[in-house]
Amino acid sequence: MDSILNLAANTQEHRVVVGVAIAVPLRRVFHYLVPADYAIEPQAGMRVKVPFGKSTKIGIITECLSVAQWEETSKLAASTHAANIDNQASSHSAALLKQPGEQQSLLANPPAVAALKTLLSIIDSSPLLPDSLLQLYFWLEKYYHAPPGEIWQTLLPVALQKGQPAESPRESRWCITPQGEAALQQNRLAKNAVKQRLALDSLSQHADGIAHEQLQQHQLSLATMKSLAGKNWVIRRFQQVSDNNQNHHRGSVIHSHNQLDLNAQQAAAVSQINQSLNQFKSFLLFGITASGKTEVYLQVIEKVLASGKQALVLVPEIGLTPQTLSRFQLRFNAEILLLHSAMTDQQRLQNWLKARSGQASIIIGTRSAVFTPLKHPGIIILDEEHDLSFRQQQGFRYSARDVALVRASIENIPVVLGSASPSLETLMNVHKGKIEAIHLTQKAKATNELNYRIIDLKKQAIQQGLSIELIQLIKQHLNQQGQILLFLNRRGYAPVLLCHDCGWSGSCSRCDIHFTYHHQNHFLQCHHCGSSRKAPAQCPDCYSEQMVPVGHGTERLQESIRQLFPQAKTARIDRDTTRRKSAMQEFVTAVKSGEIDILIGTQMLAKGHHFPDVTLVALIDMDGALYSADFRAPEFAAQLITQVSGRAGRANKPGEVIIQTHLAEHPMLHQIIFEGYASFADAALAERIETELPPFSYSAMFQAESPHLNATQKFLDDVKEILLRYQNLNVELLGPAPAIYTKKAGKFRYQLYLQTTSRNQLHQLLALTLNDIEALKSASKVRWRVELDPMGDY
DNA sequence: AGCACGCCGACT
DNA sequence: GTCGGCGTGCTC
Repeated sequence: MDSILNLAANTQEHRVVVGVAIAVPLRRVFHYLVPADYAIEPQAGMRVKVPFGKSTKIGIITECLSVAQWEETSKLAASTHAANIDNQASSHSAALLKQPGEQQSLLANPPAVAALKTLLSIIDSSPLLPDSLLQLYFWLEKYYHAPPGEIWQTLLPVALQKGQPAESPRESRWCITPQGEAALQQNRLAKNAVKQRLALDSLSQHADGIAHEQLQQHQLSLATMKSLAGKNWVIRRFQQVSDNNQNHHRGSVIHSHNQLDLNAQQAAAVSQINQSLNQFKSFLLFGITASGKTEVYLQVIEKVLASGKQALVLVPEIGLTPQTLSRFQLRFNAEILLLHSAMTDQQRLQNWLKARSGQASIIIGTRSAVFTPLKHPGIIILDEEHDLSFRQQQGFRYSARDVALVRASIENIPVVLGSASPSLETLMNVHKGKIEAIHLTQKAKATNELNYRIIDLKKQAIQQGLSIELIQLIKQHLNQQGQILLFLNRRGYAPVLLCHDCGWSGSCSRCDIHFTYHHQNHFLQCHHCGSSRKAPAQCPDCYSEQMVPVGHGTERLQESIRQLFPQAKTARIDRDTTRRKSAMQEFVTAVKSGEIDILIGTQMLAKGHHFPDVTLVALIDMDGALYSADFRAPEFAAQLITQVSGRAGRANKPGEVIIQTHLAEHPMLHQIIFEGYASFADAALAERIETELPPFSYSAMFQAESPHLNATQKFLDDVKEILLRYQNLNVELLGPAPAIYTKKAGKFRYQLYLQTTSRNQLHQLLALTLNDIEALKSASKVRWRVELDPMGDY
């Protein structure tokens, strides 16, 4: 009590102005006064309810100031707006944090104290997030130049954004009362009360009652329960889900089962990582397929758990999480939980809380799980680090890999990136000494060598998209009872449906790209915006009935294979066939049990799944990847080849990898096949140095879209004009230019690319200009964003 | 992003 | 006469 009185009396020192991040796309926080003598001392990281415009919103406190401090900053901001910004943001994601800090946000127009509104309430009695995550938030704000509200929207579970209390919910169960039991025995129910009788019956069979969430599964409705409760025949009992078992494993022995023997390289990797368990250090576990990376993770994690700490494991896709989960569960008896986007808001909140309280020992999740708070952080593991799904492509765009590196440095824990085909960014950091590479070059399990063969389509007769040579090989492997994987990164039947007589071809009016023809239900679909329509039987222009599908997608490939090998059992795995939740798992089981002879699929298939009986893998069409204008195309192609090759020959059967292309002489193909990914990557890095392309230069991209073409151009022209005011900064501007896909879902898309060799100057330029850019009149007429370290395909 | 204010077309 | 279209402007 005393302390509260003291603070209230000493208002000058008392921090009564809070900066609040609110979910609006504005690059600033809003400031509010704390009511006098408010019971809760405001702290950064607490949620607050505030009046905002004519409504009220929930926001998060990012800074707390005294009135004096506030007046000082507003004076400062007014006089030195847009001047004197010190060295912003750190040099590279792997670099150590610079003073992450509580620096106050720069304001263009700070209101006077008298003009500040007063907050309505402080929701949390303590900060939602540990200090390390607050620091991470400040880093994100500076590095990505994103609006604070948007960052919080990705940092916090939706349930918390909506204001739900940050505590485990009370579990409730419906139980029958003695009166209810008696009523049931004495048959005191009305004749027509069928449902009530049913309910009492079920409840009397469940001594512990039925959980509220499970009423439906027991065919019981809430209305029935309520009317029974009115008669006192049933009661809803609440109990707090126990938090007492927090850290139940701490100090106790972690049981681990099924440990595998390590080969010398794996053992060395484990001990190398184990040596840095109590400090920040980044590792690249560069291991060829089947070299046993996962076993290394498991043994390192075991050590982490044994010291009472938690492990955060990030994987690229939800499809891979059940698989990873079961492998972990077989090994540890500690609490392991999942965190991914397919879960309900309540499930996510529960798991988030369990991670924060330390109750869960291992957290496995997709990219957004990189923000999960941990009570006792021990290690971050990010598997398949090259995978593009670690980049968030909606809303606030970040790279979970880069964030993981920064987070590990803040938490002062090790981070392990794993891959058989690491990104050039990561390899550059290895060369710079920021990341320590650990190589696993031996296979952990005995497997036969792979035979690679490039089939040059130029010199081949092609039958339904397949070369005669490949058809022969498929026949051969089928005869030898080998399974076959065919990759084609194009779903649907054919990429174009064309009128043979007049040349009409269907294209999406909203996106300006061809409709893909889907044969099964005879419809045309735009693979950009998803819109679809019935495929015309007659040409809409000339009424000819000669509508021909041109090109091959997975659907057509499956049809061809069925015609060529009618006796073989085929399965197709792509977005169209795996829409159902359990579909993917069913396919995987079918393939593993040997029910499937030939598996046809898109890139979905390249990730993670182990099919031990596969002996032949073929990439049906590498042309697209090799001809692409994107300078990163060879890197992606090399990663794809490496990943796909990993699917073949993992058991005791010889494996073959076939690549079909018209560009058979492409040097990258030969390098990757005959010298391996590492050698390819060295050459590619040398080339990027020479051409000053990323990762040897740093980039940002302004992207704008609008239904009006000239609005997007006007905005980006204005942006360029503002950027050009700082020509002392060494940042090159390219554009504005149309995006690769100029039109999507009825909106025109343009972009302005910034490139520089000085990351610092790039950050300075953005920090100096974004306020003005945001205030542009033309900005309000388009949707726009700025993306750091963009990766092509916009 | 919301949300209100504002100034012009077809409806009871 | 007004319901409502979405352009414009603002949010501590």
